[in-house]
Amino acid sequence: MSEIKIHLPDGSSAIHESGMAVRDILTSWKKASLKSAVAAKVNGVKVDLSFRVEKDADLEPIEIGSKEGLDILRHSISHVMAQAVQESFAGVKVSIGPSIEDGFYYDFDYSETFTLEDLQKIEKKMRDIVAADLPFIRREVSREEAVELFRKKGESYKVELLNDLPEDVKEVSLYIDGEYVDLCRGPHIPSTKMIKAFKLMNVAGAYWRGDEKNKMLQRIYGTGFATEKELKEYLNFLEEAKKRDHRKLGKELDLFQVNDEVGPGLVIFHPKGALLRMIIEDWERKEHLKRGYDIVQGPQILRGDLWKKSGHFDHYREFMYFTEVEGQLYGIKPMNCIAHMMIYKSKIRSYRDLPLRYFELGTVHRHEKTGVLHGLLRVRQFTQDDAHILCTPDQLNSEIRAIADFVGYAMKIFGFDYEVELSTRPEKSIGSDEDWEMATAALEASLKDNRMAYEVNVGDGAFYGPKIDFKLKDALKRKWQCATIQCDFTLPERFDLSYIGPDGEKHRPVMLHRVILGAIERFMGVLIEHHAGAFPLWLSPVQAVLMTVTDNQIPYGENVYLQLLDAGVRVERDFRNEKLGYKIREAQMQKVPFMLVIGDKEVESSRVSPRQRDGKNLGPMGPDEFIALVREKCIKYE
RNA sequence: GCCGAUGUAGCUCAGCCGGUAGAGCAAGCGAUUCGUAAUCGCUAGGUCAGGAGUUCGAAUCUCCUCAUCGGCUCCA
Repeated sequence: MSEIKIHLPDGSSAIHESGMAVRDILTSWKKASLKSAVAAKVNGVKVDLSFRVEKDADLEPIEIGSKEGLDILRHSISHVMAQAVQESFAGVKVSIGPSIEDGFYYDFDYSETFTLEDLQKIEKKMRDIVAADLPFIRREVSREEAVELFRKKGESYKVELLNDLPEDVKEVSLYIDGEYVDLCRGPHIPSTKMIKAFKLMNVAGAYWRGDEKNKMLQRIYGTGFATEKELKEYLNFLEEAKKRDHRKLGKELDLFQVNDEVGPGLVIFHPKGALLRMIIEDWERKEHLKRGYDIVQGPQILRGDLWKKSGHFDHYREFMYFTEVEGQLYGIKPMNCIAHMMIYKSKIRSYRDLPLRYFELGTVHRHEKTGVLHGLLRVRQFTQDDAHILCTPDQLNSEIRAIADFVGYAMKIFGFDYEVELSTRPEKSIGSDEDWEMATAALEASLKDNRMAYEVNVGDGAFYGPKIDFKLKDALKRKWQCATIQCDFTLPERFDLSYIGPDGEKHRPVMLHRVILGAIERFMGVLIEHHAGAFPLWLSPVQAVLMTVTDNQIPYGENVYLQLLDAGVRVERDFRNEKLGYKIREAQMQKVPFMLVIGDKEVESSRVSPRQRDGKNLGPMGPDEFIALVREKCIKYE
């Protein structure tokens, strides 16, 4: 028997017999390491603890507390769930069951629908399996053998998966725990006993292989953690997130409504919501003018022919609303670009005019499928902070960089973290290969120049060009695309845009589509959740509520009210005949940043006593002093 | 669009196996004038999402439509 040399993560090495199991090597290294290890990496490849090491190797345990460890744990729990489902319900076919960001799921094909009571039953069964301490045993078999096995079991989805494997795959691995066999790459935890904390969350429909042409399966979502404590923390997080839901807060803070009678996906902004929106839009206009944009405004409906010319009629029609006026077809705009093109075309342009940056808070309509609508985050009418930049190919890079800077600045002001993605050519698209390559390269180059970390999203571009997407997260950690930069060589071509170059010849400009906050509605939704409705002072629709202790202070209160209004403070009065505590509670629940208390003392000294939303009392001060305080904070975007 | 769940007063919700609706908060009125998260009392409020059916009788059972929620697919 030959000897092998194992390098361990602490820098030490050990000599063992070839063929020794990872479990035993780890035990002889550090006994304790086996308690928390769910699997291991041998030369960087994830393996089970039962894996036998044949040659010299680097060995590293995968801890249950690590991200990779948690993934493996959850994946194993999904197997246990599938096992429990099969043992509890006859005729269930399994398909796939991976771990995901916050847990795991498994998709089943079953004639009956799973109910919430069924989930409890499944959970109970799972606990039995966990208690039985069943080892996960890996078996490698030939592809044919696996096909035969699953065919016999009637597991047609597994057979389909096997048949679709690349031809050079000759062997596949199975994992067996108790009676249950699953096709799986692994690795898995050594035994079901290692599962300490899990919970099944909900059932939902999901298409087989994510394709809407395929059969819809039933997906059971669950989550699992290394410890009960972490599971509890996660469940608490979900509770907290629910409280932050912008749809709930939108109602509580009286910001907006989405009403059946009006139509799905159509938002009505109430006074406070409209005010918040106005504050954001004012900020936008100011920042765009600062950066050399021109503010423009296009019409809401444009002739059908124009949409045919732009390619929207062929590629975007299913999302568009149309109307007929005097026998002419008109399309309600789903995007703002067309009018901006017409502005460019309104006269001859010189290279000296470029870049031209047209900005519009443009309201668009898109016929989104009913099932995707979601509060403010996915609607059918929305307003984009949209701009189209027409420039020479040489200017492309610096323009993209300037936009990326702008996005970074905006995210800092509003306090968001974000992720960046580069999306490439989709199947359904227009334009030449060269243009797509050039556009994609330009976007990528500017990301690299700016040293921005990004992921590539293959085939996720717009139909007219590739794009850079900036994604924000909502309270439930769902990612929402807000800012985006899209490079477009096609529309300038279709609309025959040109400029006269230094050589006196006509040239074709390049167009960038871009938004900074994206859709104002969506951005507001994410903003509400981000702040849990407690907006910073500069964004708060109501910055202060004046409240009298008794009716005696009303005349003075009216005076202060006018003074604050005149100074531009967004202030409300609560002069009702209620106790102070009641008024404070109400303002507190409305998350108003300042409550200005007026009692006899304040009247006598011509002052107000501000109480902050966090409960801190600032002590009496003159109204002008309070005005100065508000102004100072707003300038600093606090 | 697809799968599943849900839809009762302005809001949050109760209403078991069918016998024509109830609570708290909010609202209106009255009392109280009370200094940092809820003063007390009274009053009013609903074609039980909409439509059709079963039944002597439907919020409750069946079907259809609409909307919402959780996902899938798609997207700002």
